[in-house]
Amino acid sequence: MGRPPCCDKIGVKKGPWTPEEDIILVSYIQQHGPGNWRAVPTNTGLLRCSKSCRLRWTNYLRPGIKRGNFTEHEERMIIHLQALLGNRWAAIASYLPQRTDNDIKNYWNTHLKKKLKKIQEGQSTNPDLVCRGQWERRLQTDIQMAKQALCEALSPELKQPGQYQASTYISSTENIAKLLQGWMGDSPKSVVTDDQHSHNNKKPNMESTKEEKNDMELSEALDSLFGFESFDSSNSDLSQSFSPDEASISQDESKPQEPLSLLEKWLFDEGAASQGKDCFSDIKLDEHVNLF
DNA sequence: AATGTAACCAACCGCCCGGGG
DNA sequence: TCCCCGGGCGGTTGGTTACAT
Repeated sequence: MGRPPCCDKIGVKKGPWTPEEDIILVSYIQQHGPGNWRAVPTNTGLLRCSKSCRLRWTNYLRPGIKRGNFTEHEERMIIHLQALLGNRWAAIASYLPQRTDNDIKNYWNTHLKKKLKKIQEGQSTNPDLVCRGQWERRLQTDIQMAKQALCEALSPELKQPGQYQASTYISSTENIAKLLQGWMGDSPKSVVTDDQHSHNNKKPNMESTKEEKNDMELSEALDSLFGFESFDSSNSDLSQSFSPDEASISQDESKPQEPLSLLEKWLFDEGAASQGKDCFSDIKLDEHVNLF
């Protein structure tokens, strides 16, 4: 009623994002912060649907995103969380703040699902055990979800939705530097087409040394271009010292996450209590026990 | 070298939910 | 109270690359 539509679908561009579009989007969000996606195409002149802008930001441009190989620790967390939460990728991603739900989903579908399938085939000789384990986990999840819902209902907002803190995303020019690779170069060879950009976006691990080499220069270039505060790429690497609390700090403000309360506490406590050490270093799940 | 297939991943699609008019 | 829209989410697709034959 009275509201303009998100996008009229006419003249809306689709397909891979170009570096130019990325820069426009990033610079806009740098000024206004994420949110109000409907206004983004209008205010920036981007021929993109608001959804597309949001996705591009959350899945690729958002700072603090780690791309490339998943560590064994991350794999275990995903497997554990998937067993507990099911395919609620956004919820799972909230426990892996450096990874996007899309990334986790892709990784699950392309890697972990196959692994688990193999494991389950190996266990098909004892279906009762598998069934029982799944049923128990489901029950546990349901109980915990109820607890969490109650907790959320009883506690006021832990976060300030309207508060935008530039430092939360300004702290990372790394991702943006990558997208700029080649685009800002002065040699003809470095001028990228859309296709090349698409290629650059993919396989970030390939030619990593070259990329790493360029990242610093590009980060500096971005600093001067957008006035980003100085960024130490090591800041984005939280995986070495990840803790649930950090997750809530570094989590994108545009992506509401479940409070890291009961469920998370339980997740970590459960492991710690049963193992007496890092719960994810030796996950106790019936069908996953021989996974690694 | 050419062709076929598998793997990967960015982006799109469609549904759902909550909020505003 | 109903309707519409924006935003969020999960599922799926399509393009590209890597690898095998």
